[in-house]
Amino acid sequence: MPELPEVETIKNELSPWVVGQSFTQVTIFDAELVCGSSAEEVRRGLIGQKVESLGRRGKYLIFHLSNGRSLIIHLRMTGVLLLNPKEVDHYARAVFHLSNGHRLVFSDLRRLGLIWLVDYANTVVGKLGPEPLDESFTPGALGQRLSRHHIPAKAALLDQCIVAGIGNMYADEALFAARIHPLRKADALSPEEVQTLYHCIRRVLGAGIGSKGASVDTYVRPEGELGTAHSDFKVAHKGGEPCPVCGSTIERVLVQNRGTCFCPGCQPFGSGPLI
DNA sequence: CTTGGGACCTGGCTGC
DNA sequence: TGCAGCCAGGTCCCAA
Repeated sequence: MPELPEVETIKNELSPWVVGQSFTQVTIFDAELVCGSSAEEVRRGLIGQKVESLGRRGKYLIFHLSNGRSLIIHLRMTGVLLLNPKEVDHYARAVFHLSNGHRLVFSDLRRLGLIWLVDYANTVVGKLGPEPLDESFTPGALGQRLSRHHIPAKAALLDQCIVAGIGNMYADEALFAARIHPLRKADALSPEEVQTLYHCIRRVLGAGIGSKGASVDTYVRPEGELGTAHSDFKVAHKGGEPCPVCGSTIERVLVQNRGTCFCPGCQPFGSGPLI
């Protein structure tokens, strides 16, 4: 599941191949892939355009084009971007041919991924909350946003308007690292807990990027290699296993209909932060 | 307005 | 062995 560290890795590894190149041919197999315009409009709008730079906002990958417009890709659950794959299988939703002869294939087993071609990137990503790894993101900013929501802390971390880029895996890892029970209300966290959570969010996401993302499901990097971030996970996807810190059995509950793993020993509902 | 729950999508897994 | 039914989760949409 591509979250911030996975999309950041894709951006970093794709950039050397894509930046400075133009689209020479675009094939969209699945019209449902395109959001806000027709597949033909996207195809015509891309051909001949040069990629000035690659960016990321939350879980969105942004191709900044030479005419000022933006191609935006969201991989959702199972989308992958593959560089020169050996074969274009039936999960391929679109193929982008580049002026250096390479081709980029958008493949998506569950067909939930989306692309946009827009004049202004903000029409798609404008509603997102702050980037958790930006210098401008502070504990105070996080606290102010959390204090406005009477919802479980886990649900708050998944809300892209509160903080951008955190998904199910890294939300569980950040809450575990901060020793905060996922059902604690966001507006009930103490300033100390918010401060701890802030640092844990940044540490967990930073480590994820350092390990090139987590290949727990279909995620692979553009050249086909796996990420290894999942080998550092303490609780995510580990319901029923012993906690690596205290040995308690990791519990799995549903929060906002999302599978949520936490350690009842390290994250008791009534606990405060220990750091 | 805020919050919570369901829909969307499809391969893999479980259980009968 | 076969197959129905459930599960995974990012985001949008609707109802309370």
